[in-house]
Amino acid sequence: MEMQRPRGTADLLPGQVEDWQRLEAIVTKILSAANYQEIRTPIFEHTELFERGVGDTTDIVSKEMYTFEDRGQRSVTLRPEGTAGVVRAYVENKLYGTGTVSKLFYYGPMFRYEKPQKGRFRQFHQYGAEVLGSEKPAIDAEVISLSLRILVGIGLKNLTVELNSVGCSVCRPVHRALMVERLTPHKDELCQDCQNRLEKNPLRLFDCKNDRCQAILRDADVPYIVDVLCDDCRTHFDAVQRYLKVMDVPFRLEKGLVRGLDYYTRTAWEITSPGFTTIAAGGRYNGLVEEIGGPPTPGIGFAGGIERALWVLGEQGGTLRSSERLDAFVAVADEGGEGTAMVVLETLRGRGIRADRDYQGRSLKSQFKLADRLQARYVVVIGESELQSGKATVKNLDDGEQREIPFPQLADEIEQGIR
RNA sequence: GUGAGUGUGGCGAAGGGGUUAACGCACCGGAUUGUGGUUCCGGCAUUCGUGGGUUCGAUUCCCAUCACUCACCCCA
Repeated sequence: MEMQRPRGTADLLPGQVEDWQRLEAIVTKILSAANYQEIRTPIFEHTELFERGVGDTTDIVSKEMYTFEDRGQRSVTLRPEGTAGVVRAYVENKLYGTGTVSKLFYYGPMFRYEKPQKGRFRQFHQYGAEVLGSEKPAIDAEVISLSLRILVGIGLKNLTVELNSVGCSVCRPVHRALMVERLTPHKDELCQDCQNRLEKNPLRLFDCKNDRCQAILRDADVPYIVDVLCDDCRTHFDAVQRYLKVMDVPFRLEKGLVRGLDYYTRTAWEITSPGFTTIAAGGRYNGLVEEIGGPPTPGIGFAGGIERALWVLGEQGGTLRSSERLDAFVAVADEGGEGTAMVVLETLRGRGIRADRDYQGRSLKSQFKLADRLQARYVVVIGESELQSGKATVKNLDDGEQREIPFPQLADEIEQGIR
């Protein structure tokens, strides 16, 4: 039987890889300009890190983790997201000891045991940024701005930043209790999913697409959390919005927005484009560092899906690829030209000129066809007669002009021609 | 995890229980002597995801399995 790749994984073929490289270059450039530095953490971590960090009631931890026992009977897990690992590294390496704000970014594969569909894989890739050590609303605004700037930089259109605040350890429990109190009497009327949500994460009720559930929510007069924030959260959130406006970062208040991970506090946002799922998302996580064993340290970050960004880009007709032409194609006219052709190739390549030849024994005519397909600028023909005259036959495929150039000047001429 | 659909050459796609599995694109070769496009000619699936079953006979029917797609859950 033919070998197949594991479900939900993908091969990145030549051509696609170029998009990825360019995307990563854009991310690096934008984040570097804001003084963020790259960090690389392991692709797998102790299972406990995610159970504690991401939260064991979340779907990610409860049913989507790639967890294994290694040969030392330790339970390890392929990381399902990037934040937990970065925060762990921050704590373990005592980066908080620098006394400054840590601004970090990363790329890499993430793993979630899910049923694959469009824009959803078991191994997928994210870029992301994390800022540890500041709870200033201004940093929220900076991070949100950057998360959008990257997508714009990649070339995506019709982007929307959906913004919300999900409160903190002070106001969220109060709101949660209120929801449970008002909705429990109507529990039986809710859809099965919402009944579960009521127990696990009542905030999610706002996400339900079921009209009946939404009606019940209205009738029960259940407030959105953003409308009942404690004073500190209110003040913080107002400031974030104020800065965003000043910075001219467009956003839309989305009171029903909830993020899936337990660690989010206060600011939460998602970036979407009509007709697609979320492309990037982020939020503040003020309790996470402490949860993982570090000193109380506020944090905020976001992650973007590389496959998703590239998918949307492709659907919108964009690409990061530029047509890569071949500078010179060396055509071998006969056996006698073989050796010299190799010498010429070495010379051209040594100068950084992109050059190639045929290795399948094609006829000269076919070699020209191949050169045409590779969009070569020049074809250098080498055979017995060229060796006799000491001049290579060089044809410019763009204008069809053909000349004889002495071998010693060949590389110079081509170098000039491709500029 | 739940529900539904799909699976034919590199790609797109027709077909249908029975001697040689359409077609298009791509690809390869040729159209007299060492040259690209177009056109023309020729070539290119012992085989219809995989395994099993029904049958005289299956790629066409059934079952299983794998993969993909869509919706839900959830999410980047």
